[in-house]
Amino acid sequence: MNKLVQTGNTARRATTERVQRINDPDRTRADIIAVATREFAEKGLAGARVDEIAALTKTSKRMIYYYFESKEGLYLAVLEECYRAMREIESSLSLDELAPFDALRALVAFTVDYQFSHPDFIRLVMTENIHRGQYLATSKAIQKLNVPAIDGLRRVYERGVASGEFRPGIDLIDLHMSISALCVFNVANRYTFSLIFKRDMGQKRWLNRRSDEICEMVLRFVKNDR
Amino acid sequence: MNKLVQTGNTARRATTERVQRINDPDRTRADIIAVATREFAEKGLAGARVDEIAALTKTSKRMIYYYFESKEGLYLAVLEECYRAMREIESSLSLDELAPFDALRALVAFTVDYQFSHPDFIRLVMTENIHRGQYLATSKAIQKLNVPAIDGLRRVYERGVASGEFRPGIDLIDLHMSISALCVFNVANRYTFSLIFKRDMGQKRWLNRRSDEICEMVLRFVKNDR
DNA sequence: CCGCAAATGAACAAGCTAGTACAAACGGGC
DNA sequence: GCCCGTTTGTACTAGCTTGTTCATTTGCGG
Repeated sequence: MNKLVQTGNTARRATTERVQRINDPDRTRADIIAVATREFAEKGLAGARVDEIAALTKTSKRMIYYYFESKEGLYLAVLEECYRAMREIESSLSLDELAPFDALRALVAFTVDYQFSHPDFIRLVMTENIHRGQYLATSKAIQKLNVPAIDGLRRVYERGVASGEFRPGIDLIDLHMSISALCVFNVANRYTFSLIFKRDMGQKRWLNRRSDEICEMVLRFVKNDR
Repeated sequence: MNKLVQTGNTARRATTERVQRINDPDRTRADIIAVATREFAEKGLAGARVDEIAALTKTSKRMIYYYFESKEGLYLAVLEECYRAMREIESSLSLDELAPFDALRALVAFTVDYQFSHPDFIRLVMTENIHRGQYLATSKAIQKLNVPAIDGLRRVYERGVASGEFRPGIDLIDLHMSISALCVFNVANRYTFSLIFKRDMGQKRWLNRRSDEICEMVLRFVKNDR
């Protein structure tokens, strides 16, 4: 007997109904952040409701304030986690074995795909920009994991220039911005653009064609046309 | 005597202090919408406060509900007006006298500039996308002024293809989307991107360089490289 | 000069929302 | 075994927010 049935952080003894608790602060925090991410991404900072987040959590509103102090505190934690996850994925891409054009194409195609399948992240960034970056500006965690973000791109570009395939003189941050801009738009402006131009930008088939187009644009931009 | 001093919709007789009213519903509506545009652009739909909008208006909260029925009604009116103004400006651009490359460059440079100096419009569109376009979808006014939006671009592109300067086969909506994406990003992601990559994207000098880069990217994309 | 649309202003109602107080107990590392 | 950090749960508060009500007045086209 004494079967332990996991229901999130708590487990019940089937026989006695007495609640057995498992202390796991990391998991509790992660659970809250996961739920809050969805809510903030869905409704923005002002539109999200702490009660709603609490209800969807395995724990209670008490714990939200226990760990994050305020709605804004929770929002910032969500934002930091979102950037951290982005960078982690980005840095896991290995492009060094591919020829410059193939590597750049892979990088762009990956970015398109990744952002499309993680709309929450982009929606959070949109929300933060509506707030003029005021919360991100207070974050210490963000300042650290910033510039290495374009290391992958840098290596590819430098190899391309060295081989003569890419034209030199392109500013890397500019290039990164152009790629980001083209990729982010698919998610960020999906609804208004779909409505006005009657394209379903949520379809995977559409995205694949769009991905090719974006790759083409980036590759033509860097291509050395002596 | 009897000097009329305009203070918005009302005018006072300096001598008697008696208030003389001027009935001008168009102007009242326009005033409310102008204030509401700033507020919604600044704080989003959920973050904006009707009381705040009313206070900044020349009229009262009563009139907001008199004309727009609800906060959402006002928001939709703001959104419609914002799109209408965008299209109006876009269609005022005359590119037909320029050679294809120059015309396209002018179109792109204009778009960069216009969006940069009208951030409210882009911020509203961001907000509407956070709401998954649900308000724009209910609008009848929007459905009408949509596709002609790319007529200017179409004419330029077709001339370029005819003269052999542009490569054929490019989808116009795709091209429009790419231009939009590159331009919108400057405004939409200005704060987070500036923070992470330590560039002040609010500076005019930066924008000019960025504008050149975007033009370059678009021109290289359409250029016929037989 | 009549009647309707436009406007005024302040106070109120009802519901919502972030955050707290209270009261109690458990888990696990040391 | 002790203690601190973790957890549970509810009820509450104080302030905010949308939208309404009431009581009135004015402008203006026909």
